[in-house]
Amino acid sequence: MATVAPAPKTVNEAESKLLESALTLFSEKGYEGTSIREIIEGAGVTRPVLYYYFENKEDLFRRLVEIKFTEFTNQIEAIKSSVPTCADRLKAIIRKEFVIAERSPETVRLILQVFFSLPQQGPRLDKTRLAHARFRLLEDIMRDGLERNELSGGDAQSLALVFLGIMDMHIMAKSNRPETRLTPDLADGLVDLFLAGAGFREAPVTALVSPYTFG
Amino acid sequence: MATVAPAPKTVNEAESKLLESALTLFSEKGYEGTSIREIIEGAGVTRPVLYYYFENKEDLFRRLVEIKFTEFTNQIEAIKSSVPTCADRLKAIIRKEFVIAERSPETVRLILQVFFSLPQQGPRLDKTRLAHARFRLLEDIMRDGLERNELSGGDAQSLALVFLGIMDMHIMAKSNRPETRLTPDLADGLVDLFLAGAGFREAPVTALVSPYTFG
DNA sequence: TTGTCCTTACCTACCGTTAATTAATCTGAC
DNA sequence: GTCAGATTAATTAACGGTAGGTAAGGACAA
Repeated sequence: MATVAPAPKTVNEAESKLLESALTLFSEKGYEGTSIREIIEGAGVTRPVLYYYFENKEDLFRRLVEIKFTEFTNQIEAIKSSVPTCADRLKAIIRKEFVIAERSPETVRLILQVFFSLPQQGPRLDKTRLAHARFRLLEDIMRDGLERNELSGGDAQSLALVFLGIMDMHIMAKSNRPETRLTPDLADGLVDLFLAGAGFREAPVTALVSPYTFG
Repeated sequence: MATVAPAPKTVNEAESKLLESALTLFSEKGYEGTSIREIIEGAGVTRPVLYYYFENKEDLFRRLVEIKFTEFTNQIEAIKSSVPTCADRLKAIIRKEFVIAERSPETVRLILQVFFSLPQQGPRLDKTRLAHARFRLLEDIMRDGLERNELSGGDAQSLALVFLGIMDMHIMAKSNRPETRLTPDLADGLVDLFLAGAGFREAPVTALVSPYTFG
């Protein structure tokens, strides 16, 4: 046997397999609905291995959420500094989130699960901190838009909450009905609608077409 | 032959105590996070009593959701026939939902939990059917509004989804931060914003004030 | 006597977690 | 270079606890 270069020996292969398996399961069945036995089975390791790399189930969940959440927000935050106007920023953000939701729905489901979980559901982790981070970003953009007279109609927090509602509702819809397509066109249309409103006008700015058909 | 649900028998005290206790617990800790031991303790009955009135934990959850969901939608559906114009219908609906969310947050949390749960989370129940019923109502109203030239900007489904997003995001916000006040003014403001958009105009139609302060 | 409502006592399966131990790898004194 | 010793990584086998669920039967009204 020719000795090839020493196997990459990806540091902590077991650890990343565990994280991967945990992501799949937690994002489909939730925290309580997933057992440690399923996780280790999916990762192809034995149980004590999990306890070697993680303190316990909660620690595994928390670290997973932390990793995915950071990945997620880093991509979104990069947008603010590279795009100047409010409308374009909103479009860039919602397009980006749609791309992520299409490419790795598990990640998005995991994050939304944390945002929208019941008060006492899941492990103790600072949900507010995470939701806050995302909210603040939108709030800043809205405040900017208001100051530069690109927006009106409410304070920055209200506008941020409305926009998040529109965006998240669509991402949720995809999570429940994977055939839903979150296209860039849809993203732009939603921002246009957010800006122009749905009240009647002769020449509507936008003509959204629903991403899916119910029933 | 469809299995006909038995006529609403006289609900026994033990049965209603169980439903009440289950509502409290399920709406705070979720389905998997709640044990039947906690439920019976909260209801002040013994375990076999639960199994006397309900097939099992799943059955209890399903019947509870069915009851609360029907209560909920009945109140909302009444609005459509009693209010003529689109804008007023939307305002009436969101006001009503806000009132319900203020008065019985547990009910709302339970329902939203079903709508926004993970694909394999919780007991097998037809989430789509429930979500669908609510969605259809909004869709009908939007279609009506489009036909009567009270709305534009997209198809009925898109508008319904956007509106639901705005509304539900606020209800969720209250669920996570009970100090949030879902007032009639906020409700009206959200509809105005939905109709007029957040794009700048000299005299904004609405001037929303956020129902809470983050941090 | 029959059907309703509730009790005591118990079952099995699975949960998260751990002890005890071994295989593999690295370290440094000689 | 060799080899004791520490370190790291994984194993087997079980722990106590709790989960959902049940068998068998008693009290009591119709």
